[in-house]
Amino acid sequence: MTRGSPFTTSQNIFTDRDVFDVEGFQPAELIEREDQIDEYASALEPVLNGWNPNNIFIYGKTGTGKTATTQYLLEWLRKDIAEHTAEHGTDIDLSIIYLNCEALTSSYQIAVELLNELRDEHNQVATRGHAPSDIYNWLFEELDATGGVTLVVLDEIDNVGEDDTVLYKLARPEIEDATLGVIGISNDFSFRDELSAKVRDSLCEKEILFPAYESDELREILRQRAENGLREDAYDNASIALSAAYAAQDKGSARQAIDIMREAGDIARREDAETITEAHVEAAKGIVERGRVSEMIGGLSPHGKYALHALATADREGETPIRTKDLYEIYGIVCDQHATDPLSDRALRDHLSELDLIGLATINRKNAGRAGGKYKQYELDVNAERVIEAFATTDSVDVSSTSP
DNA sequence: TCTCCACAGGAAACGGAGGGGT
DNA sequence: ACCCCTCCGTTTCCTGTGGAGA
Repeated sequence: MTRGSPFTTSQNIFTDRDVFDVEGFQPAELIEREDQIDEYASALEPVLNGWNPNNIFIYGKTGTGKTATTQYLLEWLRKDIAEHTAEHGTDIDLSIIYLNCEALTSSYQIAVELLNELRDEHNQVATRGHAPSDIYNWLFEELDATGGVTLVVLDEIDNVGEDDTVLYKLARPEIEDATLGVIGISNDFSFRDELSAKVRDSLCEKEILFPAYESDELREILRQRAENGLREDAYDNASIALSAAYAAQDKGSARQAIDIMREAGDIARREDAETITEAHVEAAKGIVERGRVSEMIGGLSPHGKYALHALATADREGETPIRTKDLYEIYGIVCDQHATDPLSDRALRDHLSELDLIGLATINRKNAGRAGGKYKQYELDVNAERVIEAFATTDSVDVSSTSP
């Protein structure tokens, strides 16, 4: 069937596939987020005069445009300040530090990372071993030395957890020769309520909500991408509408919608089709979903994986919803299969809460009354076959016996 | 109305890993 | 060499609790 090169080079679908790269591609114009942009911009405006900016807190689920909007506005801010300086001779010294806190789970880690961002690479600080007060003192020294206006963007800040000391410190910086603005970005709406009152008052001066996209908004976003990245006759309204509908139905995430569209384009390209059809979108949805599941599984600790495996097994046997006690037994068997000692039931409870938190499982609270007591029931939130499939295809779970 | 169960989940502490400064 | 720090997943211990049935 194949002759010559195995690569398909025909370009009957994409004109620019990079347009569908969610991470790397920033569209020239952000659409469907006008209100948020207005609000955001007015909160940042003082910076243009060299004044102290408002501290801003951004909320919204993944794929609602929080990060894209932030990058878009900061880009404009840089540009405007450069123009201002050229026109009026005013010299506003703006530094922007962008920090993704995804892998940073404590105040201490964030402070160290921030400090290292400010320092040059020959003067970095170790991630452990220092007294926290030292770190904060050095951090403020660096900020003072930098001078001007510094904007600190803390993306996925909800990872800090219980101890929000960094936020408290940043909200009341002990600096004299500089001003500091903090922009916090959070996926978690309840994060604000978990903050200590002191931090909440000073840090959440301006709060902007990014709601999930509606189906028609996703359609516009996809249309914009399609116009820039697809051949004119390679797509129609139906395939765009279906991609948007799937994404809206699930999480209302633009990322997901774009992923589905790109994947559908890839399938069509491989099939040498002229246009992206609804069948392509359908198939793409499955692939994107599968990718999401294995991505989530990849982020779990070994025992988190065993817990999920146990729940998927129970689901396949039709035993869900299943209460913790019964799940603990299955979990014991799974651990046995993996030649690992099971953890305590208390530890399993923590792992199961984690599964609920990231959306792989759902918890139902039950109370059977006088003799029955209170308990929880767990259900799998994703397709059990998808999970078991993912366990089989990823090497993230070591199915073979472990070496000593 | 009160009781009583089976578990939920908080608190503390551990231990072995990472790493300081003097 | 010594004593200091944080980190993470864990165990142990224990108190809290919602509502059906007595």
